[in-house]
Amino acid sequence: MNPDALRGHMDALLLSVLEARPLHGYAIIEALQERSGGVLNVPTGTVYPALRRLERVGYLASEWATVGGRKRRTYRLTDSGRKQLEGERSAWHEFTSVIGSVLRADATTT
Amino acid sequence: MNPDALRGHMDALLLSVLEARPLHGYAIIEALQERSGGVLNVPTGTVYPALRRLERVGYLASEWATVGGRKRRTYRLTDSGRKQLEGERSAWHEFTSVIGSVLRADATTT
DNA sequence: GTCTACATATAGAGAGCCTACATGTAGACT
DNA sequence: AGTCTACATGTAGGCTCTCTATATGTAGAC
Repeated sequence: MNPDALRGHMDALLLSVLEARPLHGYAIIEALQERSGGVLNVPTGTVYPALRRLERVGYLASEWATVGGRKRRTYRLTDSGRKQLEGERSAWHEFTSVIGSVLRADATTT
Repeated sequence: MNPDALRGHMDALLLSVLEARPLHGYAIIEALQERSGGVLNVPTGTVYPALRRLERVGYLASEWATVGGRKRRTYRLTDSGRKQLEGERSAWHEFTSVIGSVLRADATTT
Protein backbone atom coordinates (compact mmCIF):
# COMPACT_ATOMS: atom_id res chain seq x y z
CA MET A 1 0.00 0.00 0.00
CA ASN A 2 1.57 3.23 -1.22
CA PRO A 3 1.90 5.53 1.82
CA ASP A 4 0.92 8.61 -0.15
CA ALA A 5 -2.42 7.07 -0.96
CA LEU A 6 -3.35 7.30 2.71
CA ARG A 7 -2.87 11.06 2.76
CA GLY A 8 -6.03 12.73 3.87
CA HIS A 9 -7.71 9.44 4.75
CA MET A 10 -5.86 8.69 7.97
CA ASP A 11 -8.29 10.80 9.99
CA ALA A 12 -11.24 8.82 8.72
CA LEU A 13 -9.53 5.54 9.59
CA LEU A 14 -8.68 6.61 13.12
CA LEU A 15 -12.06 8.13 13.89
CA SER A 16 -13.79 5.10 12.45
CA VAL A 17 -11.84 2.66 14.57
CA LEU A 18 -12.73 4.66 17.67
CA GLU A 19 -16.40 4.87 16.82
CA ALA A 20 -17.57 1.89 18.80
CA ARG A 21 -15.32 2.22 21.83
CA PRO A 22 -12.25 4.03 23.17
CA LEU A 23 -8.87 2.51 22.41
CA HIS A 24 -5.23 3.31 23.09
CA GLY A 25 -2.73 3.87 20.30
CA TYR A 26 -1.24 0.43 20.20
CA ALA A 27 -4.68 -1.17 20.09
CA ILE A 28 -5.71 1.20 17.30
CA ILE A 29 -2.83 -0.01 15.17
CA GLU A 30 -3.86 -3.60 15.79
CA ALA A 31 -7.48 -2.81 15.02
CA LEU A 32 -6.51 -1.26 11.70
CA GLN A 33 -4.54 -4.37 10.81
CA GLU A 34 -7.40 -6.64 11.72
CA ARG A 35 -10.08 -4.73 9.90
CA SER A 36 -8.00 -4.47 6.77
CA GLY A 37 -7.15 -8.14 6.70
CA GLY A 38 -3.54 -7.45 7.61
CA VAL A 39 -2.91 -5.03 4.76
CA LEU A 40 -2.82 -1.83 6.76
CA ASN A 41 0.38 -1.65 8.78
CA VAL A 42 0.46 1.90 9.99
CA PRO A 43 3.68 2.72 11.84
CA THR A 44 3.67 4.25 15.30
CA GLY A 45 5.37 7.34 13.92
CA THR A 46 2.23 7.97 11.92
CA VAL A 47 -0.43 7.03 14.43
CA TYR A 48 0.76 8.78 17.58
CA PRO A 49 1.28 12.19 16.03
CA ALA A 50 -2.02 11.85 14.15
CA LEU A 51 -3.90 11.06 17.36
CA ARG A 52 -2.42 14.12 19.04
CA ARG A 53 -3.39 16.24 16.08
CA LEU A 54 -6.97 14.96 16.20
CA GLU A 55 -7.10 15.67 19.91
CA ARG A 56 -5.74 19.17 19.34
CA VAL A 57 -8.56 19.96 16.93
CA GLY A 58 -11.12 18.52 19.30
CA TYR A 59 -12.22 15.34 17.56
CA LEU A 60 -10.66 13.14 20.24
CA ALA A 61 -10.12 13.30 23.98
CA SER A 62 -7.66 11.18 25.92
CA GLU A 63 -6.77 10.05 29.39
CA TRP A 64 -3.99 8.00 30.91
CA ALA A 65 -4.51 4.61 32.45
CA THR A 66 -2.21 1.96 33.85
CA VAL A 67 -2.99 -1.63 32.90
CA GLY A 68 -0.72 -4.48 33.97
CA GLY A 69 2.01 -2.07 34.92
CA ARG A 70 1.96 -0.42 31.50
CA LYS A 71 0.82 3.09 30.81
CA ARG A 72 -1.76 3.67 28.15
CA ARG A 73 -3.25 6.82 26.76
CA THR A 74 -6.79 5.98 25.81
CA TYR A 75 -8.56 8.01 23.14
CA ARG A 76 -12.29 8.44 22.68
CA LEU A 77 -14.43 10.25 20.13
CA THR A 78 -15.91 13.57 21.17
CA ASP A 79 -19.27 14.76 19.85
CA SER A 80 -17.37 16.94 17.45
CA GLY A 81 -15.38 13.89 16.37
CA ARG A 82 -18.54 11.93 15.73
CA LYS A 83 -19.83 14.66 13.45
CA GLN A 84 -16.49 14.79 11.74
CA LEU A 85 -16.62 11.03 11.14
CA GLU A 86 -19.94 11.47 9.39
CA GLY A 87 -18.35 14.10 7.20
CA GLU A 88 -15.35 11.89 6.52
CA ARG A 89 -17.61 9.06 5.45
CA SER A 90 -19.54 11.15 2.95
CA ALA A 91 -16.30 12.72 1.73
CA TRP A 92 -14.98 9.21 1.19
CA HIS A 93 -17.98 8.24 -0.90
CA GLU A 94 -17.71 11.33 -3.02
CA PHE A 95 -14.01 10.79 -3.41
CA THR A 96 -14.28 7.19 -4.59
CA SER A 97 -17.16 8.08 -6.85
CA VAL A 98 -15.27 10.93 -8.51
CA ILE A 99 -11.94 9.19 -8.93
CA GLY A 100 -13.70 6.01 -9.95
CA SER A 101 -15.63 7.78 -12.66
CA VAL A 102 -12.42 9.16 -14.13
CA LEU A 103 -10.57 5.85 -13.97
CA ARG A 104 -13.44 3.90 -15.45
CA ALA A 105 -14.24 6.44 -18.14
CA ASP A 106 -14.98 4.85 -21.48
CA ALA A 107 -11.95 5.05 -23.73
CA THR A 108 -14.10 6.51 -26.47
CA THR A 109 -15.64 9.29 -24.37
CA THR A 110 -14.75 12.82 -25.38
CA MET B 1 -12.55 17.98 -2.47
CA ASN B 2 -9.74 17.96 0.08
CA PRO B 3 -6.47 18.36 -1.85
CA ASP B 4 -4.65 15.86 0.35
CA ALA B 5 -7.08 13.17 -0.64
CA LEU B 6 -5.69 13.28 -4.17
CA ARG B 7 -2.19 12.50 -2.97
CA GLY B 8 -0.89 9.43 -4.70
CA HIS B 9 -3.88 9.23 -7.04
CA MET B 10 -2.94 12.05 -9.37
CA ASP B 11 -0.83 9.74 -11.52
CA ALA B 12 -3.74 7.40 -12.06
CA LEU B 13 -5.99 10.29 -13.07
CA LEU B 14 -3.52 11.69 -15.57
CA LEU B 15 -2.62 8.37 -17.12
CA SER B 16 -6.27 7.41 -17.34
CA VAL B 17 -7.25 10.58 -19.13
CA LEU B 18 -4.50 10.00 -21.68
CA GLU B 19 -5.41 6.39 -22.25
CA ALA B 20 -7.64 6.89 -25.27
CA ARG B 21 -5.71 9.67 -27.02
CA PRO B 22 -2.91 12.20 -26.55
CA LEU B 23 -3.84 15.54 -24.99
CA HIS B 24 -2.06 18.73 -23.99
CA GLY B 25 -2.03 19.99 -20.42
CA TYR B 26 -4.86 22.44 -20.67
CA ALA B 27 -7.10 19.86 -22.34
CA ILE B 28 -6.21 17.36 -19.62
CA ILE B 29 -7.46 19.75 -16.97
CA GLU B 30 -10.71 20.20 -18.88
CA ALA B 31 -11.07 16.47 -19.37
CA LEU B 32 -10.70 15.89 -15.65
CA GLN B 33 -13.40 18.45 -14.98
CA GLU B 34 -15.75 16.90 -17.48
CA ARG B 35 -15.27 13.33 -16.39
CA SER B 36 -15.75 14.23 -12.76
CA GLY B 37 -18.89 16.23 -13.36
CA GLY B 38 -17.14 19.48 -12.59
CA VAL B 39 -15.89 18.42 -9.18
CA LEU B 40 -12.22 18.00 -10.04
CA ASN B 41 -10.61 21.39 -10.56
CA VAL B 42 -6.93 20.58 -10.63
CA PRO B 43 -4.78 23.72 -10.79
CA THR B 44 -2.11 24.18 -13.44
CA GLY B 45 0.53 24.28 -10.72
CA THR B 46 -0.36 20.67 -10.00
CA VAL B 47 -0.84 19.33 -13.49
CA TYR B 48 2.17 20.70 -15.35
CA PRO B 49 4.79 19.57 -12.84
CA ALA B 50 3.06 16.19 -12.54
CA LEU B 51 3.12 15.68 -16.30
CA ARG B 52 6.82 16.46 -16.39
CA ARG B 53 7.42 14.03 -13.58
CA LEU B 54 5.52 11.29 -15.40
CA GLU B 55 7.51 11.97 -18.53
CA ARG B 56 10.76 11.86 -16.57
CA VAL B 57 9.96 8.37 -15.30
CA GLY B 58 8.97 7.22 -18.76
CA TYR B 59 5.20 6.84 -18.49
CA LEU B 60 4.56 9.73 -20.87
CA ALA B 61 6.21 11.22 -23.93
CA SER B 62 5.56 14.69 -25.28
CA GLU B 63 6.03 16.86 -28.33
CA TRP B 64 5.34 20.47 -29.17
CA ALA B 65 2.75 21.59 -31.66
CA THR B 66 1.37 24.93 -32.74
CA VAL B 67 -2.38 25.17 -33.16
CA GLY B 68 -4.06 28.45 -33.99
CA GLY B 69 -0.93 30.40 -33.14
CA ARG B 70 -0.71 28.83 -29.70
CA LYS B 71 1.94 26.42 -28.58
CA ARG B 72 0.93 23.15 -27.04
CA ARG B 73 2.90 20.36 -25.53
CA THR B 74 1.02 17.19 -26.28
CA TYR B 75 1.47 14.17 -24.03
CA ARG B 76 0.86 10.55 -24.91
CA LEU B 77 1.07 7.29 -22.97
CA THR B 78 4.12 5.14 -23.56
CA ASP B 79 3.97 1.35 -23.34
CA SER B 80 5.45 1.64 -19.90
CA GLY B 81 2.75 4.14 -19.01
CA ARG B 82 0.06 1.78 -20.17
CA LYS B 83 1.39 -0.95 -17.92
CA GLN B 84 1.58 1.53 -15.09
CA LEU B 85 -2.04 2.51 -15.62
CA GLU B 86 -3.03 -1.12 -15.23
CA GLY B 87 -1.12 -1.20 -11.96
CA GLU B 88 -2.70 2.04 -10.82
CA ARG B 89 -6.16 0.66 -11.50
CA SER B 90 -5.63 -2.48 -9.47
CA ALA B 91 -3.97 -0.46 -6.71
CA TRP B 92 -7.04 1.78 -6.71
CA HIS B 93 -9.35 -1.19 -6.28
CA GLU B 94 -7.32 -2.58 -3.43
CA PHE B 95 -7.13 0.82 -1.83
CA THR B 96 -10.88 1.47 -1.89
CA SER B 97 -11.57 -2.04 -0.73
CA VAL B 98 -9.23 -1.76 2.25
CA ILE B 99 -10.22 1.70 3.39
CA GLY B 100 -13.85 0.92 2.74
CA SER B 101 -13.71 -2.17 4.90
CA VAL B 102 -12.33 -0.14 7.80
CA LEU B 103 -14.85 2.68 7.41
CA ARG B 104 -17.78 0.32 7.12
CA ALA B 105 -16.67 -2.00 9.89
CA ASP B 106 -19.51 -3.05 12.12
CA ALA B 107 -19.56 -0.98 15.29
CA THR B 108 -19.77 -4.17 17.32
CA THR B 109 -16.77 -5.91 15.76
CA THR B 110 -13.79 -6.53 18.04
C1' DG C 1 20.28 -12.72 31.11
C1' DT C 2 18.10 -12.24 26.88
C1' DC C 3 14.37 -11.81 23.89
C1' DT C 4 9.77 -10.61 22.46
C1' DA C 5 5.47 -8.25 23.04
C1' DC C 6 3.49 -4.26 24.83
C1' DA C 7 3.35 0.89 24.85
C1' DT C 8 4.39 5.82 23.81
C1' DA C 9 6.96 9.55 21.80
C1' DT C 10 9.86 12.80 18.83
C1' DA C 11 13.14 14.51 15.15
C1' DG C 12 14.02 14.88 10.60
C1' DA C 13 13.39 13.43 5.81
C1' DG C 14 10.79 13.12 1.75
C1' DA C 15 7.21 13.86 -1.50
C1' DG C 16 3.68 15.97 -3.74
C1' DC C 17 -0.19 19.16 -4.12
C1' DC C 18 -1.32 23.99 -3.76
C1' DT C 19 -1.06 29.23 -4.06
C1' DA C 20 0.77 32.86 -6.38
C1' DC C 21 3.06 34.73 -9.90
C1' DA C 22 5.12 35.29 -14.62
C1' DT C 23 4.61 35.13 -19.60
C1' DG C 24 2.42 35.22 -24.01
C1' DT C 25 -1.27 34.64 -28.13
C1' DA C 26 -6.02 35.12 -30.18
C1' DG C 27 -10.35 37.01 -30.64
C1' DA C 28 -14.32 39.73 -29.13
C1' DC C 29 -16.16 43.88 -27.74
C1' DT C 30 -16.11 48.94 -26.94
C1' DA D 1 -6.59 51.61 -29.38
C1' DG D 2 -7.50 49.43 -25.31
C1' DT D 3 -9.49 45.99 -22.43
C1' DC D 4 -11.11 41.60 -21.28
C1' DT D 5 -11.58 36.67 -21.51
C1' DA D 6 -10.17 32.21 -23.02
C1' DC D 7 -6.33 29.61 -24.22
C1' DA D 8 -1.70 27.77 -22.86
C1' DT D 9 2.61 26.72 -20.23
C1' DG D 10 5.69 27.16 -16.54
C1' DT D 11 8.34 27.92 -11.83
C1' DA D 12 9.18 29.09 -6.84
C1' DG D 13 8.07 28.42 -2.39
C1' DG D 14 5.01 26.87 1.22
C1' DC D 15 2.52 23.50 3.66
C1' DT D 16 1.17 19.35 5.56
C1' DC D 17 1.26 14.72 6.37
C1' DT D 18 3.29 10.19 6.34
C1' DC D 19 7.37 7.56 7.10
C1' DT D 20 12.01 6.06 8.95
C1' DA D 21 14.81 5.87 12.65
C1' DT D 22 15.60 6.28 17.22
C1' DA D 23 14.74 6.57 22.27
C1' DT D 24 12.65 4.92 26.45
C1' DG D 25 10.60 1.70 29.56
C1' DT D 26 7.65 -2.51 31.63
C1' DA D 27 6.19 -7.50 31.79
C1' DG D 28 6.68 -12.12 31.02
C1' DA D 29 8.70 -16.21 28.80
C1' DC D 30 12.64 -19.03 28.16
